Amino acid sequence: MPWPGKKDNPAGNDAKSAQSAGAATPIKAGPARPRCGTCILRPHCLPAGLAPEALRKFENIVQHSANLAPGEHLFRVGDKFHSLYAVRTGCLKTCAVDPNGREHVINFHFVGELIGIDAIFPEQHFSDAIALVESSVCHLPYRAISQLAREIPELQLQILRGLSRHVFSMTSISGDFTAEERLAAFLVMVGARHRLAGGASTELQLAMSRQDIANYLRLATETVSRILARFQKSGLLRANRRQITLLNPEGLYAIAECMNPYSRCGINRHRPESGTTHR
Amino acid sequence: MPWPGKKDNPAGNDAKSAQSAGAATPIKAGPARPRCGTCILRPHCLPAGLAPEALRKFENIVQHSANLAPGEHLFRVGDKFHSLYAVRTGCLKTCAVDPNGREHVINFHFVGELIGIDAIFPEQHFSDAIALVESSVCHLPYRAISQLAREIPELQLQILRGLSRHVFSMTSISGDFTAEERLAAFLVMVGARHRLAGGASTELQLAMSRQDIANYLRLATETVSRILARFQKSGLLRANRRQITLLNPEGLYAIAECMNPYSRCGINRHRPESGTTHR
DNA sequence: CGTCTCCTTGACACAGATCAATTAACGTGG
DNA sequence: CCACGTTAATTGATCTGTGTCAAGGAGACG
Repeated sequence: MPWPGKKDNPAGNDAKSAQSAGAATPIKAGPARPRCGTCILRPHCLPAGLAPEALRKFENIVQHSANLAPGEHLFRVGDKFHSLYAVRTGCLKTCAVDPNGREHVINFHFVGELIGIDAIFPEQHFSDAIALVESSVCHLPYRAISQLAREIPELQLQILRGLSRHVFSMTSISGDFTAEERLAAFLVMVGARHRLAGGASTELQLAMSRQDIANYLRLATETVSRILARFQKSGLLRANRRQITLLNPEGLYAIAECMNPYSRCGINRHRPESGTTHR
Repeated sequence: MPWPGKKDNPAGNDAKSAQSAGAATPIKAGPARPRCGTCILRPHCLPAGLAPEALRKFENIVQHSANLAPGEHLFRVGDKFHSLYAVRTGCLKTCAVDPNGREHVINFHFVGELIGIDAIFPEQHFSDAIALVESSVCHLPYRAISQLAREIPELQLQILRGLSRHVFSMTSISGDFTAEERLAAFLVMVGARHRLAGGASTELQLAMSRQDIANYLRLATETVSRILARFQKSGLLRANRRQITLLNPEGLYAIAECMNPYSRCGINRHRPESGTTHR
């Protein structure tokens, strides 16, 4: 675990990491270089589309992290920024507790997504990044990556695209939508991520608790539960704790459609019949 | 009480001069090259900190826009993306109408801020950018700028910082806060922007309507009005339509503090650092 | 087989939305 | 300069979507 940002728990309050210590074995640390070239995520990650030579240079910079146990921190509020991270396996949340004691989940980070973008500017992390399940990330040392981006135009464009996509996706959930709409959109999004990572898009194994979902969607956990129950009653899905089966993805999508930026200019992929009106 | 950037329009009734000036009149158009070197915004804009030679190259790429009259579009949903914009004078909003007919104000863009970041990834605009008052922007042709960023390391870092700051600032308003907190934070933010652009930070001339503020803060316009009245009653400010006088900025700040990322790690006052209390 | 933690469900409360009416500014044209 | 229409802003009365409080279930795990 050569890279900082996750200096070992000084306070030792990552109790969980100790508990599942068996799982926290560093993944082929040391000399083994990451092989982005053979990573199934590459098409969705920064090195997408890099030429062989460029890819090699990129691989020389990237570092694999040790595995993160559920509940373990990747970085904490106050940590100095020096690296971006790309999720390789698992899922993390970034969150912060405000002075009034409320926890806000700023984002979930799925496989292939970047973590730490908001820390470039202040050069310091203002959120905690916490693994929700056993996870691993790639370290992208900021100095080196931005330096390399100057040599490799395609990499630079990829980075800018990545940051832009991050902004793009944030605009949806930050809008004014009902609880149903936000939760439906959340499930649709998780389904899409599952598919993207090669899984089934109708059988979702959520990585996060109801509490986390609620804090992300600006809801109470009870509301998340209730709306899931409502969705279940109307045959949209079947929910058993964190196991969600989407029975009627199109129906969910119809509810969430108003949050899809693409639906704003006729690019709409899905074309669900305009049957059910909610609200 | 000058609106930032209005310095050369003193006696001024902004709206009227805008109208009479004619929306299509290019500002010092034609051969006159933008002079970032003498722009008072430079410290807060992309070319901040560029060496003279780099600055010259940058100026050769940037294009000034024609002035935008209030209500005029800079771009529209569906437009192809080819340029970022930096606000030179005035204020714009980006917004979109969802399929249910609700308008969402995605962001306000004040002097010195970038517009269009979220369009890099999809290479297309998914929001409308509309001037709220007489405004002008600098065009930053994306191809040319990203190309130049490869030559000028400092520019590249500035761009990344700019995108990061954008993300950073979005995280606050997207959180779960009360209407009072969001409105207070909004006013504090506007005050800071005024100060940044050289104006008084307690005499605010809002560029946006109550409706726009409401759509931005996920509130009803009536709620915005009511909370302003409440603030006024408690002596925090004096509000007359779009003219806001902050009588007790510290009081407002106290309400908004929970939304300030910096208050999360003792950078700001308050915050008795009780070690790492993590749930 | 208790103890936990997470999740669900019900009853009730409230922040903020909605509906409705009034007032204040502004621009237009006479 | 004054009526006039139009739009923005305020204020009041009511309604409702979600939050809050409280009380179970139901797995997980030692």
